[in-house]
Amino acid sequence: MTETTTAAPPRAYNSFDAECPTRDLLDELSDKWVSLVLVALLDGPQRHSELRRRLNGVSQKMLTQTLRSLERDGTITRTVTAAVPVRVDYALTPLGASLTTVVHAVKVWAEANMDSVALARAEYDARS
Amino acid sequence: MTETTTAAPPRAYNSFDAECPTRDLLDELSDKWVSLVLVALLDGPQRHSELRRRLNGVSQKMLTQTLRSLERDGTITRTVTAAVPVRVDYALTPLGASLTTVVHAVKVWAEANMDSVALARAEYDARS
DNA sequence: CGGTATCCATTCTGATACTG
DNA sequence: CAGTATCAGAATGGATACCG
Repeated sequence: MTETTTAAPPRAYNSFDAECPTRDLLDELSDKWVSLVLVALLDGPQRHSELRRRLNGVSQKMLTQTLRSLERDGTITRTVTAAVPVRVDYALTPLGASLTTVVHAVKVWAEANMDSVALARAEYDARS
Repeated sequence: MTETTTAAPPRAYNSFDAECPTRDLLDELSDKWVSLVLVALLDGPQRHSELRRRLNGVSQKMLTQTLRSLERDGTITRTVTAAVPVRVDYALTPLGASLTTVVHAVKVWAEANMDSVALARAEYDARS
């Protein structure tokens, strides 16, 4: 016996369903800063200021917001070291590392196919 | 001799650079509807109305906008068949198929790890 | 240094109405 | 069916100022 008769049926998650919680999760993960923060952390734990420099152009607000969201989801950890001034380090969790693998692929794809996309855009714009 | 002296240096694309065009491309691809449209098209060419049903909750405006953007980037094709009423089909290009592989992984990750994320969120919220 | 709070311009998005 | 145009409200994101 692997399940009781009263247990709710194991509902399959499916982002195509507007009501499925994975729809919102997919939406949250589909974010430029999420990708860049995670990929940056592949190089090891880093401080807020280091990430800020690395993610050229990100505002403090967006960086903090992104880090909080990822921390809440359990994909990164936030470690505070008492000092003056205080030191805060962010690092990938195993869950976050697995996510990073997939979002990294999107970044790599964009960099690898930028020329093809630029060409396609030029042709499309020339037509219209 | 592997390069000429007058050729522009082969600039490496890097999304961490705010000025790099891949930053904007990554931003465009990091979109819920982009992911869902591409993944839906894995099942073969589909009409606007079919996609609309499939992507539960998407407005016509957002769907058209997403399709146009993907078409311009060369990742999908738009085929119009003369008829009454007119028939329009969308399909993945080889370039789009390669992109779909990577964005599909993000959707799969979300569905596979929804429970872990929900648990992490509950713990985080309980703390604060 | 790391973060929060606030203000405000811009962008986004859904709803609605209309066209070929 | 597929798409465009428009408008109002929501959400986003940057700049700024301030705190521990």
